[in-house]
Amino acid sequence: MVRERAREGDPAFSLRRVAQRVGVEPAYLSKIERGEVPPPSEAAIRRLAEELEEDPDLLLAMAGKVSRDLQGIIVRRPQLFADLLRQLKDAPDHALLRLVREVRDGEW
Amino acid sequence: MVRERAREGDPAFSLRRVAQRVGVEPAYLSKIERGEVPPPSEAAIRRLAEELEEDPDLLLAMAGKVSRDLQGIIVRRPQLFADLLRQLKDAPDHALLRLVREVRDGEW
DNA sequence: TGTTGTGTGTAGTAAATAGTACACATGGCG
DNA sequence: CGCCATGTGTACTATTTACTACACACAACA
Repeated sequence: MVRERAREGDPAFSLRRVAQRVGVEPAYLSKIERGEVPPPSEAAIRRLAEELEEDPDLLLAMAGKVSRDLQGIIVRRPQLFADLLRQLKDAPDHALLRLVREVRDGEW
Repeated sequence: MVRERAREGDPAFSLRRVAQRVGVEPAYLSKIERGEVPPPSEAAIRRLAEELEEDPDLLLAMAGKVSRDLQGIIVRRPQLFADLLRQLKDAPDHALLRLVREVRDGEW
């Protein structure tokens, strides 16, 4: 999927070695990378992300999925978060980034 | 599930009639209401919500699900929205409400 | 009293999900 | 040349999801 092209050439990151460390069949990982099969489970994606030192949320998003814990946050207060997300849907990145910072720093 | 107890007694909202309008088997709807089966598909929940004039996001949340469109919003910019949501996870309702209003009114 | 409507129990199933198992072709290297 | 590791094609499968189909028991009411 994103078996770091940066790490291309490093035999420790060959498809087979990664597949084994992640705990899936090499043939399956091959198909995942080429999008020949539907994306794997959240658990498998997480193990892959850890192995490749990639952001799990990013890999999950590439698979069209949203982390279970984020879903849990929304599910607890669906209307509030639904409103918020739909309102921010088309906000530019820099505005979102600023909002995240402001919320973190409690300036609001 | 929530076949409005308000509408209890109205024969147009009997389990069978609702089930037919929603397009599922009565027996299935019965089990859904009693939580005897895992929650139905997002599509079925939406049809049910419309029929009962309930908020789809709320019914979906009761089923432990998050609307596909909200997932799409997150998937497009996973890191930003993941950060934002995790930061707001434990914020009190009134703070979230205020934030939603401020974003809506462009005061930020 | 029989028929009509109500909710529910049991059994079964088509399709999707999440993979495994094994064989195969290719390229480098000692 | 023989071997080894690479990635990939084909075939199969267990489990879960999302239901349907039908039968049953009960209550009211005409």
